Amino acid sequence: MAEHIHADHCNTSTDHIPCDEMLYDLAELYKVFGDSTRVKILCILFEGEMCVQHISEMLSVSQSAVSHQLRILKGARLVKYRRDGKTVYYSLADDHVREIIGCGIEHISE
Amino acid sequence: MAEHIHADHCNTSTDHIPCDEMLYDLAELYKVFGDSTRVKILCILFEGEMCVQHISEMLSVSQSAVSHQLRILKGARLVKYRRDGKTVYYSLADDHVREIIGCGIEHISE
DNA sequence: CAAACATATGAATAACTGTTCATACATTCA
DNA sequence: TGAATGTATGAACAGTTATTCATATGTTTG
Repeated sequence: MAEHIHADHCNTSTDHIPCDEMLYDLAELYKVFGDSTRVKILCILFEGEMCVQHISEMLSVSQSAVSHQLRILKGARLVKYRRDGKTVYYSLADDHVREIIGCGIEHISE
Repeated sequence: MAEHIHADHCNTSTDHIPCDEMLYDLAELYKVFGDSTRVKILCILFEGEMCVQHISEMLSVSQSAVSHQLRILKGARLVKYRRDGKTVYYSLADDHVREIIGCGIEHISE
């Protein structure tokens, strides 16, 4: 999976068919949401920032696995982090995550 | 990938953390968007209904591959179809697809 | 500095996914 | 009915992915 998703190209309007490269990037973005562990991490971060260890405990997923997934979420610019001593706190990068997840929930909730 | 995504459970509000089963379904939904061939098919259907052969030609992807992907899109209730003689026309199931793709484009277009 | 703790990361592995190929199914038309 | 056309599908294969394990990096404290 691509580590970084850039978008300095093509039209951004949804009124036209997006170009190939944008659609590729789009698929890469959705791939990130296409794993339940990552979606769970994102939803946990809805509540606010959280350190790796806590996320790991809340999900009953190993610290290593969480760390690997956080790296992917970082790569997609969906989360940001700050270090405080030994601890690293992660939080949502912006409100897009909520919107995207909200869109999806609307669909499956019909 | 799950063939059918149901959502007759849990809260549908985005104000609360969705339950595990819903997050699993959500990830399954985003997995569908997480492939550029499928995203391209969906974007082609933005313009209106289209038969398998035409989709195949527009994407330079084999008829078989398109058909396989359409099956997945059908399973996720993202597309619908109607048969007219030998030809099967596919179209978007509803406007959620546009919204979801629009959300994603917003994110990568920053 | 050494020990303890929190996190990150590379390698290995098992499971999953998308395409291809061959072929089946469905429909029309001669 | 048989040939032609459009679509669907099962099996196989190559490529990808998420987790685990071992270990490295970074930080604090004694």
